[in-house]
Amino acid sequence: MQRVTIADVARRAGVSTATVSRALSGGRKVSDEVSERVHRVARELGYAVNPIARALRVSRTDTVGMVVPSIRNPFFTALVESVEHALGAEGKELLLCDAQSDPRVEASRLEALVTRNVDGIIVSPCHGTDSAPAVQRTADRLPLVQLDRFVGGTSTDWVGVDDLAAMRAVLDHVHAGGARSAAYLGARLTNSSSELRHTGFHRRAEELGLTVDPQWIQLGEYSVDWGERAVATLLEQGELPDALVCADDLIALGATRACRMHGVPVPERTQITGFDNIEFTRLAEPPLTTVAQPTDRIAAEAVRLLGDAANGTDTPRDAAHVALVPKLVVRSSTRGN
Amino acid sequence: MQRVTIADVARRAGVSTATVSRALSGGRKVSDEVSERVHRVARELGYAVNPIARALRVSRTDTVGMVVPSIRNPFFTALVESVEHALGAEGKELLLCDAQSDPRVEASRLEALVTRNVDGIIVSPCHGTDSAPAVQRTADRLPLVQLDRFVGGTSTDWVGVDDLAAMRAVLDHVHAGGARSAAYLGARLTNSSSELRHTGFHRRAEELGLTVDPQWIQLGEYSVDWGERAVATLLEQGELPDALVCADDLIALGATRACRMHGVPVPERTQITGFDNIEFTRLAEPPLTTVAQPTDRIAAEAVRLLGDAANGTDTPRDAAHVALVPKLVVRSSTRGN
DNA sequence: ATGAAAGCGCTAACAC
DNA sequence: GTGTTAGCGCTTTCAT
Repeated sequence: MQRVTIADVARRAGVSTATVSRALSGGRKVSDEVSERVHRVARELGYAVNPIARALRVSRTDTVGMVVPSIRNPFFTALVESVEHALGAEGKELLLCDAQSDPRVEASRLEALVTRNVDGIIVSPCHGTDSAPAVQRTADRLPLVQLDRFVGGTSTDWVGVDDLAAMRAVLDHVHAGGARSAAYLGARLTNSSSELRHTGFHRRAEELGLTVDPQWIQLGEYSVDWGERAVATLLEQGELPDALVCADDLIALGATRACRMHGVPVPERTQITGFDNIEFTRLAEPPLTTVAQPTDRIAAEAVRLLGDAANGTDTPRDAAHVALVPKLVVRSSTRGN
Repeated sequence: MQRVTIADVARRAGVSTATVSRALSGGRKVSDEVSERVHRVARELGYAVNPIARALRVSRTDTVGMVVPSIRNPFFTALVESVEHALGAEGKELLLCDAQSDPRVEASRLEALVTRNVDGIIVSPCHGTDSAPAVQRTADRLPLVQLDRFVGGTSTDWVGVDDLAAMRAVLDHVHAGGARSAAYLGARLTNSSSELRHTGFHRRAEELGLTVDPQWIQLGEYSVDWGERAVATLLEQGELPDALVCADDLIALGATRACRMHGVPVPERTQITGFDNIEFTRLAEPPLTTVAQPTDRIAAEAVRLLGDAANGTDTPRDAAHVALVPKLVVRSSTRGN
């Protein structure tokens, strides 16, 4: 398949290739008449710019790379979808990579993206410390924004939600629903959101005077299985607290299931909350109260930051930390309000 | 950031750029001694090939484009993940596009991928007829394989599961579980899998002598909401049949929920089956019997076909249709076996 | 086995 | 306002 090049158009329109280039993409330095002729000829010939050649020339690919810990996690899927849409609105493409929750895979994917001359990278690092070197090294070479989570010791843009505020809202809600004691079912503190949610839980629980038995702090991983096991452990230890505050929806889904299997009525005996508002929280029995992350806004901000960094002066401006305010979605797994 | 080019390596190694290129990637026409020196220098300088420049030269990008109807649907997410992994194993990258279930968006994304010189395209067309022109036009210009669904009137490679065999397995199973009548909750017949599953249902139901009231055939869309509404409609019409065979898991999840809300015991009063084996079928109450699609195999086959088409002689070989055998996953929403 | 040189398609100086 | 030309970084003849 022979592709139509700019030279073909130039020949047919009786102008130089430079004029064609200017007429089709460049600044306004072409007479209306010529411009119109060029456009017409281009259309007739079915000309389309060759992005590879353009990229080689201007070193810009109109492509953004994204690396997520696991595309399997519905929250990241939602994030990917939002980013894809935000990018599409700007005529940019998305190069998607799955880190398989492994910092080494993540590092190699980041390297591949740099090599490919993407214009910027959006990454949700899988580990708070192990991911740091690769993220920093990448950020030194390209515009990069971290999404949702961020690694320690780096200074890149970040956009996500205010985890502390979210936990405050969650605890206030279950407290209003009558809870006087609470457990926290979370993930090991290997990344920023895990830490912040954990911190936020303790801080607000103390302020509200909730009872928090150290045994009720269960840190594992973001999975349904872990949620189930955590509840089983709690039950073996004795009475359940009035609320099970979970660090994400997967854990909450698991906890809900465990309660149902052990005959613990939710929310009568204990309230359960999740985090992320993934689609299937609606379908749980009972439907889950959770924290909605504004993925579209997060994605839009990230894309905007990437653009700023690319167009900005080369003077490295301060890193932006954009914390959006999450919204509590109240369903029937809690009694508040 | 100055990138190291092949010229830098050549200079430092005291050879020509051609030799560097040959030593690093080309055929074996370099003496061991020189080759070794080049490799060493390249490593020292941190040289990495510029894929843009190479692509311009060889018109191959080592990038595959993928277009899915909706990345929100967990089944397609699983497919994307599988494709991403299969590609990663070959050092290829994935350019992901979401068609937003709109054939026009789909067409524009396909066009964008062609323009970007991807080496091949993997597409699960959103519509059986409306998607056809764009898919065909794309396939005329690039290696293309359709996944899961295929559009009518085209002759491109396709890989998916044997929908008829799947439906046979499903019906045999609920029949073994005592069902003597069955409903089909599906999607409007706008794409191939919808049609085939529908056909497969009717064909086997007849062979088994199952009662199928025309009112029990409910065609809507692949969503939880539709599953709920379909069951509501069935209930308004009268007694439920012994089995509710659903065209995908989302519908089945909705149906299960509706049954729970209306106090219909599953599987005692009616059995329910899904299709795809998305992760959340495990979490339903009761956990759903469904058909597992071998997404990893599907993806591997697709990537292989793409490679064949790219390397193959230019003689257009016959289109390959690879139908993999799906597996029935029995859980507690049915009584068979 | 190695080097010189052409050129993939495009854009940005630089002339006029 | 428009044309000429150099060159982005690489691979690949064609010589040697």
